[in-house]
Amino acid sequence: MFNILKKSKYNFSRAGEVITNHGKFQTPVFMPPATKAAVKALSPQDLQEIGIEIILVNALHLHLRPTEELINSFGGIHNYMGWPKTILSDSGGFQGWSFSQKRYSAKLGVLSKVTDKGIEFISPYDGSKHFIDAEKAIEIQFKIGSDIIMAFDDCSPNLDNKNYVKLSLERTKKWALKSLKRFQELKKMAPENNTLIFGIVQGGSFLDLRLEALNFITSLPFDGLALGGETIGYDMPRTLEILDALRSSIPYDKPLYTMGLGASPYDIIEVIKRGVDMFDCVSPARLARHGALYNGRLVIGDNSSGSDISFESEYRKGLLKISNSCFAADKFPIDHECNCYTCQNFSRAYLHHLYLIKEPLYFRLATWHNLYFITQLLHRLRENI
RNA sequence: GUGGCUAUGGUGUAGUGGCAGCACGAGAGUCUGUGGAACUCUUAGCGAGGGUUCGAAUCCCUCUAGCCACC
Repeated sequence: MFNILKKSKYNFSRAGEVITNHGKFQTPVFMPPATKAAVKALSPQDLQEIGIEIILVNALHLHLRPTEELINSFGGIHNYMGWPKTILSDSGGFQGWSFSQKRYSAKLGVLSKVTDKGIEFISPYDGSKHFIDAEKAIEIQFKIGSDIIMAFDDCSPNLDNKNYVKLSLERTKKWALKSLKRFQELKKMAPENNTLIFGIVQGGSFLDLRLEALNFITSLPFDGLALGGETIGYDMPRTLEILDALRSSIPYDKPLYTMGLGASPYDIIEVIKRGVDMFDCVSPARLARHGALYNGRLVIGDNSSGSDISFESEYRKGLLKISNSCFAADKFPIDHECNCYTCQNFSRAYLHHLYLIKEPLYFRLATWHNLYFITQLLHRLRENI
């Protein structure tokens, strides 16, 4: 299921492939979120032309609407949404945190509440109440026919409150055991099924808690390992410290996934150097929709250190803001070196115009570019491992 | 030609003698296991000239421009 094909002499990066129920994908890989069974603005055909090999859906969102039963009645999520390649599903643990930041109404309060037993959710669609525990989260993911299932976890916020993070970690550990148990029961009933399950390491920004979490999760027979929590990706310096601190204890033979990381080429390069194989992030697509388009290039040094791969751009954070008035008559493509459909056919001026009039075509062309840009970046990085 | 009405940021407007506000627009920014959302910051105005007054977008006069009616 996970084959390492090539490894760097200079750092922890490696190129590999993961084999799933729906073919294989090359690592390191960026997985665009299709949370509600759609990558916003793009069709499955678009995604395949871009070179996407794996996407991510969300168990909680799909449970609320259209429900796992409905998806199951279509023969599973692949048939339902017309995507033939690999699908990884998130368990809904993240929404235990993210929904707690959103209020439904003054009377019903916030959309989620975490307890030791599981997570209580209020549907943002109709205010109805739902409860999800580890068993339920795994059942939903199995029912929709996910290729890679994520354990149910309690996503820790990026806070200094160590007591809380410790408590939260205990939940994640307990839920990891329950997730795995339910997964094994369900898999026993479908012997030819090659569905994989990944465990999630929490521990917030605390290195000792992270190490404890890692040791616990790696003691269990998960197929892959994920680092989760608000800190990962959001606080990049701390994310890198965590990866460095865990490095010697991370098993080499399992894919490593940093959840929610991938907003910037700079971030991606740094975590790949530290051995990360998989990541997902809403940012490339959301930034595109909000007018921020990737521009820049990899700079690959030719000395022997191997660590001098970097990214450079004339724009801050490698993001060109297409709304900026300086692009109103700009005849160039978003990025001169990009071979994507958008850059091959459309000018910055036209995209600027489409953005200002909120034309749906803008969302497609912009999202296409950003996902292609990240995917190409990974191709280049893989070649240079 | 005569009479009347009107004139406030780019646009639309509030302000009847006492700190010129609001909305949209424009300019820029935030966004990380989805928020096509939301928010933050910035910008920019009393048609022109004169008078009254401690003080004028506001009252008076002239001019200019627009609209309406009449000849």
